[in-house]
Amino acid sequence: MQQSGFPRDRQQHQHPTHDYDSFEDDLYGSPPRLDNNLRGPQYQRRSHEYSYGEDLHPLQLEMMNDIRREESLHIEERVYRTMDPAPPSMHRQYGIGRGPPPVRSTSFNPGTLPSTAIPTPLTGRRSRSTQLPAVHDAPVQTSSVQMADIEALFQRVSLQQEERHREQMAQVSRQQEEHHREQMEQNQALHARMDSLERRSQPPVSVQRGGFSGRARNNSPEPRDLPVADDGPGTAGEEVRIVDDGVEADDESDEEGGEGKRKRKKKKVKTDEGKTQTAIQTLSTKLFRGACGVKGRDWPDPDTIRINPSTGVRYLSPVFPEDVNHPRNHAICVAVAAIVGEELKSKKPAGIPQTAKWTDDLLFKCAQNSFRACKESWKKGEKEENAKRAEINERSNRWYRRRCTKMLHIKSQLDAYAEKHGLPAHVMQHLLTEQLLSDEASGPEDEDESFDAWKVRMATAYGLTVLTPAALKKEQFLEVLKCPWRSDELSEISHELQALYDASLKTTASGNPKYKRVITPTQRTWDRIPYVAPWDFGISAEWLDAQRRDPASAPLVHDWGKYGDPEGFGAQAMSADSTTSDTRLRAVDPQFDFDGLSEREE
DNA sequence: AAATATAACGTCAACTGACC
DNA sequence: GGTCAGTTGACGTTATATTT
Repeated sequence: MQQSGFPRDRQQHQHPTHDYDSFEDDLYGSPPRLDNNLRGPQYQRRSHEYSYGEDLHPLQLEMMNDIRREESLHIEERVYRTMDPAPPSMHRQYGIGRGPPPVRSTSFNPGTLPSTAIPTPLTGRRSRSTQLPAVHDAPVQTSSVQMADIEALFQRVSLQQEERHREQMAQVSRQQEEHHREQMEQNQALHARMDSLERRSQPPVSVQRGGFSGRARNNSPEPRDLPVADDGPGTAGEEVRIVDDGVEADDESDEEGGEGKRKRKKKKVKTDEGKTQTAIQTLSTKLFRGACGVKGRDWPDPDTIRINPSTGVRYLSPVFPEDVNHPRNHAICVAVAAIVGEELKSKKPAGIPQTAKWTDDLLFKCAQNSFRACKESWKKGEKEENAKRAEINERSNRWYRRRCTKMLHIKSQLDAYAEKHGLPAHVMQHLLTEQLLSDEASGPEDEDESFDAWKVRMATAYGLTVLTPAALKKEQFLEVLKCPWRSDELSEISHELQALYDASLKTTASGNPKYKRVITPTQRTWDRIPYVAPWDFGISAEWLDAQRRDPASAPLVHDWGKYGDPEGFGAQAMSADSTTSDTRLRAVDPQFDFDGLSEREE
């Protein structure tokens, strides 16, 4: 697969050889990079199409230069040229410098020329006047240059066609996308059903009671720390996974001989080489942003000319609506690769050993990855919808991280809790996971309440009496969200463990915890359904009943309430017979019988 | 011409590490 | 310790190239 760990390694050495001079194509208004949707023969682009060389007509070159001067784009080109320390091999590889003859896909063909050389707008075709540079409107030259003009006209016609096609295809693509999304939503339930059937066709799973597994996707950050049976089969070894232990193993035996599309999820130990590559990637993105003069998501319009005040050099401006192979983006990647190369040569930044080796190809790929990473950040700032999605994603991530940290804290108090309540310590080890902890919000998380108002509310709930802004400035709160699925008993345990941890902190030099945890009187609830089913005693019976009646939730709680209780808790509270219960957490099984659901209502 | 393989992306979410 | 931006792996999609 991707041996080097770089997602794009399979792209091999087939970079389109846009070069710095490809900016001339921008000048011509050429759509230098074609969408995937535009890969018909008429749009086929050859590696040399967007570079021009010595065999262009001198007047064409002259015109290009004139335009370049007029458009001030020479500044940009100068930036790229001055940034180009690429060795000859890089030039060959990436097409920097003079390339093969400039043959466009829409290459000059007298047979297809319009009957007139006068550049009139074509019927039914959108004018590109705002995008086409003046060269297209240049007056008819003498006969010695008419061919160049004709070619320019032809290019213009071709480009109009290309643009029109692109727009049409983009529209079709958008419609298809929407349709696809709708279908996906409609079919989600069906997919779950099919998954269920597929899984059921597998041999019976010999999961020990309490086998810990997740849903189709491994969502646990700590696969190795998951509770495992002391003597259970299939739990030892390097590749401990939580994904449907038994089921997945069977899947693999069936599938790995085939196309092997579902790869076994291994915890990979990074080699030194891998670490170096990661460090170079990090450096690349840092320098990419540096060369662009952008931090965060505030990517400016690519047409805005920005100059680095300290160096006087124009900042690079990627064209994010286009992809990485757009000539300008390509040139930026080449330039950034060169900058990274220089940086690596002049001084080895942290994390990159003196003996580190790299290739121009690697640096280029890193620069491409950096482009994509930056494009992601651009996207987040670009559209409200994207920003919203990103915000939700970030919040989920933040909460997930908090739960992980909380779990880490709680773990240190399990023995103390067991001792305090006379419970078996080994049961405590398998009582909770990150999934079974409540989420904690560090702000209002919705638009109806300001952060300050939220803070006052938290302070009040916490019992603080001085609520002035000055007094609250230093305070930080976490609003503990209610888990509707959790029983009071399990919530109590979780809260007590947290309290034990907080108490333990007060005895150390690190002092009080940063946050004050608040459970408000009108406790906010959060409807995340854990991937892991708690023991029965930890489930809110009313909630579970309600979920089972909800087709959307029913698959997620399919196995909830089926595992009984561990020793010392719930129904087993008075029993000392640990053999009747398992000490491991049970997994949620996404299996769901749609046919049976309606009849089987409980 | 149909089937298959491959390139070149894109998306998602778990995870990492730098910075505050 | 907490947050945020970035990385990474898995997987999906589409068009093109090659094989049958």
